[in-house]
Amino acid sequence: MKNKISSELLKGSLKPIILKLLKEQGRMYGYEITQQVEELSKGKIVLTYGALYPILHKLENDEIVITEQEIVNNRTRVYYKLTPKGSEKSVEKIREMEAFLQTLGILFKPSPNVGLCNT
Amino acid sequence: MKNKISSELLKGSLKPIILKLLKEQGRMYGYEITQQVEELSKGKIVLTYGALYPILHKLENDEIVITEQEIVNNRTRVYYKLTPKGSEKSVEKIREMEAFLQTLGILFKPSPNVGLCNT
DNA sequence: TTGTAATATATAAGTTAGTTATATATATGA
DNA sequence: TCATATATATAACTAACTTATATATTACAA
Repeated sequence: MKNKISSELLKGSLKPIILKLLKEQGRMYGYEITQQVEELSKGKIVLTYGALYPILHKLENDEIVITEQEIVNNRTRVYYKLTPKGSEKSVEKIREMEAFLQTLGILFKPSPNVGLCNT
Repeated sequence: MKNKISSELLKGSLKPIILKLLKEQGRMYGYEITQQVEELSKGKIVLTYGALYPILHKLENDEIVITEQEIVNNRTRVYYKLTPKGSEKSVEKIREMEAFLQTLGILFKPSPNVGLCNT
């Protein structure tokens, strides 16, 4: 379980992933986000800092998130959390991602006799 | 069922989609590919010609596909099919896409008590 | 004690996969 | 005759990344 997912495929998914995490966890800092993404994806998704911080800055600029700075262990930590507007946007992006996954699922899983069910 | 999937999310998925179709259908021409993608995705994925043809030309240049030209109804049609090398590459790309979908599925579907089963 | 890895953020330069716009040409039906 | 469908092609642009670099503290091992 080590093969990373290629960055071409991941392109466009990073922002939704970040919004989803913020939606679920409420308050996170950048470094924490990269660690969680790596852990949750079992190492298959690695968010580089060169991608992460520009995305976070843009989200702040667009008033999707607000920041709080804290000094922890003498190091600066910037916490991000969704604004009300950002929370709505987040729901939208998550729905869009789910539609994307469902649609690609149809295209890539033509295996018959397999469906979703409650267990 | 009309909302198109955003091009940001789709970025990187178009090539795998094309390879998957060629793998399944054997021989297709460009216009046909766009129609099938639109139909299979219920209108949610629209492959523009500005994206399609450069991808097909690159696949040919990389010897992933070979072409056959035919005149149908006085119009030129360029058929594409996978080379043996392309067929291998295709399997690889399809596996990668499946891993991608599975991983994003984990991140975006934390709903419990729902699993895959045979019907 | 010295150096490496982990923690933490930031940004500039380059790549590339797409979009948008445009071009060409035939067939079909209103 | 005029719009729509069929069919391919490419040039110019955009944006989301990668790669590389920079800075600074903490923790741990040789």
